[in-house]
Amino acid sequence: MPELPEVETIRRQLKKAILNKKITKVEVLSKKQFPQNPKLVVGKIIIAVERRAKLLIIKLTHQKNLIIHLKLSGQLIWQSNPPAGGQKIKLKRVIPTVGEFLPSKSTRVILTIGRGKLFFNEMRKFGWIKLLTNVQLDKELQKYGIEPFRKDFDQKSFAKALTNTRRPIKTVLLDQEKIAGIGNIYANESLYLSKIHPAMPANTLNAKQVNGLRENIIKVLKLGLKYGGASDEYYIHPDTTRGTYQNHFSVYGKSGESCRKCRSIIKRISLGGRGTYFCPGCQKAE
DNA sequence: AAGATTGTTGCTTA
DNA sequence: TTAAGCAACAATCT
Repeated sequence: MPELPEVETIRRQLKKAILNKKITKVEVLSKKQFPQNPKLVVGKIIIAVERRAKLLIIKLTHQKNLIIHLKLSGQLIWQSNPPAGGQKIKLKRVIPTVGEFLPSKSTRVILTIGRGKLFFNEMRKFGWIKLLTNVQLDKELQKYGIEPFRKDFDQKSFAKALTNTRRPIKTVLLDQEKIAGIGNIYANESLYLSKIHPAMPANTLNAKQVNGLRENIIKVLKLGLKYGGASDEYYIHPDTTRGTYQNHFSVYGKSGESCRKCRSIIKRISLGGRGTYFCPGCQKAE
């Protein structure tokens, strides 16, 4: 699933492809994924490509912003030289859930930008693209918590985010209003590195654990970025290549395998209704 | 074939 | 009053 490193990787690639280009056509194949009037975007020029939390923000002229949430299975695929006319685009390689041609059965929106086309695919129809004014965008972004790569993600602010809640630390890490951009993969991996049991109530972590976890969150997110994100399931880059962080997981999706540090068997439990992976040997509940 | 899975929202419960 | 728990969403896999 696209989390901070995955969305950031897409942002960097996409920026190179579409910055300063004009949107000339918007094709909405699934209204739920693009509820607003697509005509409001046509003719606008892309002046910035930004990210906040797991949101991709495409800033346009006339104070308009396209906000994209990829949710569980969203993909953004860029084709710089699509064939003229309406025929399907044949891809160089077969991509899982996409197949060999674009648009595919999971394509929900197609943006024509300059000479290229940007395909928004989302198999499950949870993801969306919204059009917001600058004022609406500011308001929307306010509800998100600390951005892990910013300087203000320090020990003090992180400790504050963890007080006053007895929820499991793993659940709090996934709470976008507390910390922005962490999903299931990076929550599990950062807790493993920190030797903290995922079910520990957040307000029972001591200062050393809080700071260790903070440092390891930054560490795993940077590692994810280094490998171009985790193409564990549906995530791919705009150029259709895959990230490789999935080859470096310590616990995520590894129940039944042995821990690389202590040889204990990785366990899977459910917290907040979500799959949670940890090493019972390394991650003790105190 | 019913149930689990997944991130987020919005409703219900405590 | 507010935190916490959970159904719902869509599609796929088991």
